[in-house]
Amino acid sequence: MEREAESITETEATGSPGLVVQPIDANFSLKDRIYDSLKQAITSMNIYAEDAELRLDERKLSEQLEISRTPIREALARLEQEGLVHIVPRKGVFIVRKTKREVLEMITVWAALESMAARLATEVASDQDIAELRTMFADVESEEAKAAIDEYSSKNIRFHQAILKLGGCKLIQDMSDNLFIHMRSIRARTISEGDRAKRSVIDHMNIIEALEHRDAELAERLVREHSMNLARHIEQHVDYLD
Amino acid sequence: MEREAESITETEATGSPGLVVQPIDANFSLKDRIYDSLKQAITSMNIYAEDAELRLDERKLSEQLEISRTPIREALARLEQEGLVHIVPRKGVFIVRKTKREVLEMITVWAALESMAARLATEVASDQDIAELRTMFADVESEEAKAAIDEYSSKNIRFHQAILKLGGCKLIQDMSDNLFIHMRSIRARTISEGDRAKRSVIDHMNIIEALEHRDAELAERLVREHSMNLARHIEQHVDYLD
DNA sequence: TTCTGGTGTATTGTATACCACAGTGAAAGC
DNA sequence: GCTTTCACTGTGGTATACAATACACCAGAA
Repeated sequence: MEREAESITETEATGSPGLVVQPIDANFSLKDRIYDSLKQAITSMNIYAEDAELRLDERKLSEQLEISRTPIREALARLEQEGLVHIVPRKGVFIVRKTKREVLEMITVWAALESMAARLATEVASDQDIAELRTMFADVESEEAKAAIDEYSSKNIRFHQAILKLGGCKLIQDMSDNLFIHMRSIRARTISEGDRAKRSVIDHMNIIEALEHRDAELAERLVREHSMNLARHIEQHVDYLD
Repeated sequence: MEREAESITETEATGSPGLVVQPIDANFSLKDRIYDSLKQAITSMNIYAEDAELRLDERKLSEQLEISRTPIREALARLEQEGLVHIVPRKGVFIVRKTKREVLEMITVWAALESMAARLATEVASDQDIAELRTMFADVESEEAKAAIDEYSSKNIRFHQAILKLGGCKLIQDMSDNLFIHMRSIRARTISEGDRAKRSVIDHMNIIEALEHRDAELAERLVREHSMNLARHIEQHVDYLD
C-alpha cells in the first residue's frame, strides 16, 4: 500500500509535462559555505611561510563575508575539530602550524592508509584503472627529464591520490585528504631537495608494477616504504618546523 | 620581564593565606564540556538498538543542561565533523547510524592503523611494555576458560588499545579512538558469535609472540588479518546494519 | 469520504546585544 | 626615571530575540 502510494507520487512528479524544476539545493547553509570557504582559504595559503598571518578575527570575517558571527563560529568549531585551527578562549583563533613530530606522525598514518589502499587495489582495481595509472606516470617521466619539479609535484600528488582511490575505500580517501592538507606544502618543499624527485619516480614505477602483478604484499611494502622515506627525509633535513 | 611579571602574579594568587583556590582550568569552556558530555552520552548508548532515540533536541538539551543553545550548537557542529551526528538543515540533529559498508570501511582503516602501530611497536616498544601485554593476556586466558564473554570483550578492547599505544604514534591512537566509538557496540555483539572469542585469543597470543620476537612483518600481518577477519565476519553474518 | 489548501506550532538558522577576560598603554606615585 | 596600577579596548563566550521553514492538523469543497 505505502509503496504504491510512493510510486504514484513519483509518477505524478516526474510525469508532469513542462515546468520541470530541479530540486533546489536545500543544503544552502551559511555555516557550511563558510566552512568550505575558510578551509579553502587556509589550505591554499602557505601555512609554513614565516610571515604567514596565523590569526583569524571573527568580527573581521563577519564584516568581510557580510554575515553575523554565529555561523562563522560554528564553521570555526568544525575547523578546530579537524585540526586546522586552534581556538584559545578569549585569546583568539589561530591557524595551526603542525610541529615536526606531528607532521611525521601524519606521514606515518598516511603510509598506513595508502599502503592499505594499495593492498586493496591489488584485489579490487580493474586492469584498466591500473593501466591509467601507468599512463599518468608516463607523462611524469617525460616531464622529469626536463626537471620540471613544480609540475611533477602536482602529478606526484595526483599519483598518490589515484592509489588511494583505487583501493575503493571511501573512508581512507577522506581521512587521507585531511592529512594531505597539512602534508601538501611540506611535500612541495621537500620534493626539490636532493635527488628525491628521481627516486620518487622510480618508486612510483615499482609500485605500478606491483599493482599490475597483483602482488598485494609487495605493493603494500613499496607504498609504505615510499612514504616512510619521506618521513625519514623530513626527520633529518627539515628544520623550519617547530 | 614579562615572565617575571607572570611569576609575581602567580605568587600573589597562590600566596594568599586561607582560601587556597586551585587554578581554575582556563579551558573551562561550556562548548568543550558539552562536547565531552554529549560524546560520552552518545558513545555509551547502544546506537544500534532498534528503539534507540536518534533525535537530539537543541532546546531540550539547553533546558537539561541549563545553558543557552549557542554552545550546544557549537558542540554539535564538532560532533558532526567527527561523524557522530548528522545535522539536517531545518530538520534536526540525528545520531548517525553507520551503514554496514561504512562499518566495514572503518574496520579496514582500523586494520591499517593498528597493523602500522604493531610494526612501530616492534621497533620502539620496550621489552617491559610487551611483557605487560602478555600479563594482561594471561588474565584473559584464565577468564576465557570460564567463557566470560562480556568480561573478555572489554579486555579484548584494552588489548587492541595497548597495541595502538605501544606504537608510540599519538595520531594513530587518536584516530583509532574515533573509529573505535562506532566499532564498540559492533565488536561487543560479534565477539559472542561462533567461536570468535576462542580464535581471537589465539590471534592475540600470536601477535604478542611476534612483538616479542620483534618481527615487524609478522606482527603487522597478524594484526591486520585479525581485524580483517572481523570485517569478513561482519560482512557475512551481520544483518542489523543498513 | 477524500483531497487540497491554509494555518499554527515546533524547531532550526541567523543576528545581535552583552559579558568576562586579556592585553596594552598611559598616568600616577615612589 | 622607573615601577605599578588602573582603565580602556579588543577579543571570544554566552544569551536571547527574531526569521524561516517543516510538519501536523484542521476545515472546506469536490
